[in-house]
Amino acid sequence: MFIDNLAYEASAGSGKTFMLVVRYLSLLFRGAEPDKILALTFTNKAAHEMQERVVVTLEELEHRGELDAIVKVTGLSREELLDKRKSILDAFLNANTKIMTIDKFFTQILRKFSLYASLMPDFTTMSSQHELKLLSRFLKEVSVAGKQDTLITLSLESKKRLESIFSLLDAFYIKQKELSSLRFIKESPYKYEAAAMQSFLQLREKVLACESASTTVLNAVDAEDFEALRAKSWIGRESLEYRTFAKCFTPEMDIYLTDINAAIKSHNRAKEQNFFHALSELVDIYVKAKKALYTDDGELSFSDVSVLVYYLLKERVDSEFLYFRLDAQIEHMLLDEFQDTSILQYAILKPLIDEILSGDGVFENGSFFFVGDVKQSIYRFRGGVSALFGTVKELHETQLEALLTNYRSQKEVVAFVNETFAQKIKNYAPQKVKEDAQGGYVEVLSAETPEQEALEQVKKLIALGAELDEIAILCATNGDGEVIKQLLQEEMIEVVTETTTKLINQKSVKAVLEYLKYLYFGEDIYRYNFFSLIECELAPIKRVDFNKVSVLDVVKDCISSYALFHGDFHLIRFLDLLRNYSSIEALLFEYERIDASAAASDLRGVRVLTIHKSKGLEYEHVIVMDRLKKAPPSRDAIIYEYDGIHLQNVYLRMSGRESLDAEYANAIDKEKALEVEDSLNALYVAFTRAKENLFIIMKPKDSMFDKLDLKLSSQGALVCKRVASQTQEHFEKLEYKALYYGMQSDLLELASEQEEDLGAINFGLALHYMLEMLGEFTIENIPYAKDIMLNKYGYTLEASEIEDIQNRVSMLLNSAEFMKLIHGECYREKAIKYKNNLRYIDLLVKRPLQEDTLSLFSFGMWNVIDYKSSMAYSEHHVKQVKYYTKAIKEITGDEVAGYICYLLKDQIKILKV
DNA sequence: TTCGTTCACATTTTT
DNA sequence: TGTGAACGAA
Repeated sequence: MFIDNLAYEASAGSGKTFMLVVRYLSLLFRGAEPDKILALTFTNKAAHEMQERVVVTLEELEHRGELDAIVKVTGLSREELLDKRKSILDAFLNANTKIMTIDKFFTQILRKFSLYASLMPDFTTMSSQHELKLLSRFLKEVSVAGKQDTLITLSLESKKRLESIFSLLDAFYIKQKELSSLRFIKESPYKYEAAAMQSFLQLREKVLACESASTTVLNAVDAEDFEALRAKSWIGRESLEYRTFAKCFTPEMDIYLTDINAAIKSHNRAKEQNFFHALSELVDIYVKAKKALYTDDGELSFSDVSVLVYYLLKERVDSEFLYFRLDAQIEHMLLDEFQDTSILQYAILKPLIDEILSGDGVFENGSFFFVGDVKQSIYRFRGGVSALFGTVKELHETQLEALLTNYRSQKEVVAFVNETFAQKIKNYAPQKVKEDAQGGYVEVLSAETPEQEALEQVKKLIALGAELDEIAILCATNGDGEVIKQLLQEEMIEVVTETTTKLINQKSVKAVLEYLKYLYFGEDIYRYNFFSLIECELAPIKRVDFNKVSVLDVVKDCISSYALFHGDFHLIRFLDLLRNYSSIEALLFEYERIDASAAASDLRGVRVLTIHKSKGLEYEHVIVMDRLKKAPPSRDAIIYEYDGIHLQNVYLRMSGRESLDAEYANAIDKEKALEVEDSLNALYVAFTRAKENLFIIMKPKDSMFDKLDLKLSSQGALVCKRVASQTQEHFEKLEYKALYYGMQSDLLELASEQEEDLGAINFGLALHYMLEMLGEFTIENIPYAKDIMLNKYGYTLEASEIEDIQNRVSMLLNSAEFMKLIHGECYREKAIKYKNNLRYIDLLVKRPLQEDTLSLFSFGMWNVIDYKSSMAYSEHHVKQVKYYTKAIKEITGDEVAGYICYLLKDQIKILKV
């Protein structure tokens, strides 16, 4: 049965996306128009995934599990659904669908109404703004408003640097609406200072009068001024009758103490109120500066967009009008990851939800649906308020259902997670295991150096045949990720991290940027960089006039003239991004701020990422690594005290204040409890990423797992499923490409990083080139190949080196062993694309079938041959050739042998790997 | 032995 | 800004 107003409490792996897709398709099958369904997610990735799932599910409907679920929800029969499928798919593909991120949705609204907010509709959004520009603008506005004093006092009073004031301003700016109900009263703190000092001096006199006073107690009452008094550790005690004061204590002293405490408490309060008062005043100026800046540049941050949309809806246009102006009226709303929604975001959506659910007028058939899991709310620091989940459910009288079966993980993983969190997370409902999930492995290890242990586990998994892409190392910080990445790379294990997945770090994108830099700046270095990145011979580049051609056209031209595009999705994304840049200057000076990421699926290697980034992802094998460094203390200057979703009060953090001020102490306790909840949730997220195998690596001391009371143990059996179906697919990916130069340059450059000198690199390049140009492997071809080689490399080589190269080549051709190996069809400098890595093989020989053998098994045979001019780094060479042979083997399914052919000065040495 | 004070030390998560 | 070790005194 279809429920109009429904929410799912969806634990990790419980099929949240499945249910979203079922809901979405059910709406379509029930006759809803695709452009009237708004589906909001938090990440672009999730939005894309959902869009894809909708299409794929429709295409393969008869084989999908979703089908039965849709039958149940809609009450339509399978046959009816399958009949309608085609027309629904067509309608979906042709519609202006609204599956997108919540930020994108707000941006769209703002664009439509930009003129109401004095903005041009072509504004751009950036995750980070020009901090410096904003700062100088802000300072200018401060002085225009004559509020320098306020700023200075704020800075001095709080002993804070301007930049941290800036982040407080931003926080207040985003919470403007919530803060509007609070009043901050200015009050001079000096009278409290005086009162405290007066009582203190009387107290001190008493102590000084005491003959048996210890040095400790004398030190305890030694304070020059109010600040020194405040720093005393006995402040906040209920009584002075304790060790330090014991010898001189009189009940009278406690009266002074009470007075001092009260005065300091009031002083703190006054200081806090003044601070917030000043901050509020400055926020107005901050907003002004921001406005000025984005009216000039048309550049907004994500929070600007939300704030503007909020006020737009509140003050400028009513929601009915908004409905008219959106492309189509929204009748259905689906919200993903609802526990991460911020108050501001909900405040914007609320009128829409009310409208949909009101049931009158045009929205008779409207529906509301959201999914989320408060156990996975880890974005409080970004404004997410998980209490929204329950409150919104109550407020809109939404029916709540729990999804309790875990479809992601194996039995052992689910059991471990249940066991671990049952007593730790409030109202934890144990997950059920899916029927066919009887395996799985969980191991809790302890290690002084978690990163070393993580490395060991990765090696173990690889040895057991785990796919590299299916191993994920989750860590607490990006810094920790960097450490483990280095370690893995030293062991020649490929790694994919956030930085490697950044779009502007992709080789092809980098190359294009160098190309543009050359065109713009004209510095030769950029031209060299460009050709080295695309692995081509240096050539002139024709300059262009950016006043006459668009950046986009220049880039397109570059891609086509240098044939940069071979199924490279990075470049497509890059082209897409380029549309946001109006001029070449805007691009070249700001491209570093592009934080679009490359498609991770195109990259190969062990995934190294933070727990936060892992949210929503899953891997066969997960290693959760303890934080390598000490956890930092919580140090947000402002404490926001919430009651459910209502901001009750704000406090300014001051050390020692909790012993004086009960209200403050209460707020701090709440805050701490929320922090603990956050970190528990983060661990829950981390553990539930694992499908098959989960490893937890703890430090013996100060572990972030301490609060879970884990015991060193292992349960289940460690098995790595081999993914067998891949061979076929890879065969398609075998690509032969005719390239005539520079193929080995990247590998030789690798060697150069290990401090091989430039001469040796050129020597190696020349030798490779000559071998490639040889054509047939006959002595007669030597002079010809030498000439071509000299044309290209002659100027960098000494006469003796030229002779050396020629000598080595003729030795090779005279080597009987080598001639035997190359008997067959030879491919030189062959590019192979394997697991999305482009590699070059010096010589690939297809052996002829032995026709005279009466063998029943006729299989192909290949020889992979790699030339080297020295024995240096031979360990690395072996790995390289092994990789090639493995690739060819997997691609062809034939037997493959790998050889390294060392062309040394005085002999030819052939090594079988 | 135990309690109190001081000093050195280490330092996030991101649409 | 908080925390743990080291030191100091009762």
